[in-house]
Amino acid sequence: MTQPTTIEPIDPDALADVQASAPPEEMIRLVVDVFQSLADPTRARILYALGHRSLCVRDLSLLAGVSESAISHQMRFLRDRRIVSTRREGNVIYYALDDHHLMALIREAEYHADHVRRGLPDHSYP
Amino acid sequence: MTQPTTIEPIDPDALADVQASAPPEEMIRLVVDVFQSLADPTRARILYALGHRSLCVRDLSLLAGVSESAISHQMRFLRDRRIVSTRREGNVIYYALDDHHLMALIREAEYHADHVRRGLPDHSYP
DNA sequence: TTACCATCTGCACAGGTATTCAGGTAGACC
DNA sequence: GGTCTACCTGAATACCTGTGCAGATGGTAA
Repeated sequence: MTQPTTIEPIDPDALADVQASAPPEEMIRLVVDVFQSLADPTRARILYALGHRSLCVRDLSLLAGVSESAISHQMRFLRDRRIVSTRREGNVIYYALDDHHLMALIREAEYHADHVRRGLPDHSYP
Repeated sequence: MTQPTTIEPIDPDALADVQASAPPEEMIRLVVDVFQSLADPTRARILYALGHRSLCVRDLSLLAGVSESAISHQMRFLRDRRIVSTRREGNVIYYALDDHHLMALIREAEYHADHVRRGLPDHSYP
């Protein structure tokens, strides 16, 4: 009968090297959370729009092609992460982008996607 | 009985303005896809590691704390998107990061997450 | 060939997530 | 007060996704 053999690394030096320079779990969590905020088509549409000007729930609903309820749920998601801020005007609540650094991230991704689409090698970035 | 009233925008000018400058659906798809690639802890750990040096499936499995099968599934995901490349060495297949621009995106996200964590206002980015 | 090894793949399952529906809340205006 | 309106919330649902298991694949070495 075979022992409960512990799995041995194939390249122990490489593994130790990488483990030593691995980022803390907390940073992984934070980074993944940032990317998850942008990894949904509806949220992407919302953020593109708010990057241009502030809008209310109704108009975001018409723009994104989903129900006002769906927008409201997404806005809570974005509010909780301080990505957007609110301004009340009568009965209407206008949402504004409160984190323009996220737009910079989106621009980077656009840039990246554009190059991948064209099949250019990585080195051709200016 | 009420007509099937079409929903009217609240700020028609704002809506038209944003609609006119909305990105094409194709770009939304591409950008969301890029962010989805990074929106998973296991993939993030893999990419951080490969950003440092190339590794085989076994060692990635030990590093990320998931089965070799799970790593293999993720590597196919990353291969299909040309994010990683492979190099065979005997029976061992080494994966390497084939898209360093993604690491730049991750650095941006780190930077972002770090500032959000500290609660600094958006304008304080250098 | 045979045995062995690292990796891959198809399937099933669990957990997560975006959406809609129905109803609730809060401010504006009569 | 009452009513309207824009927005929010909770529940139910359908979908997606990451994972492990079991077995297949393909290369290596005797």
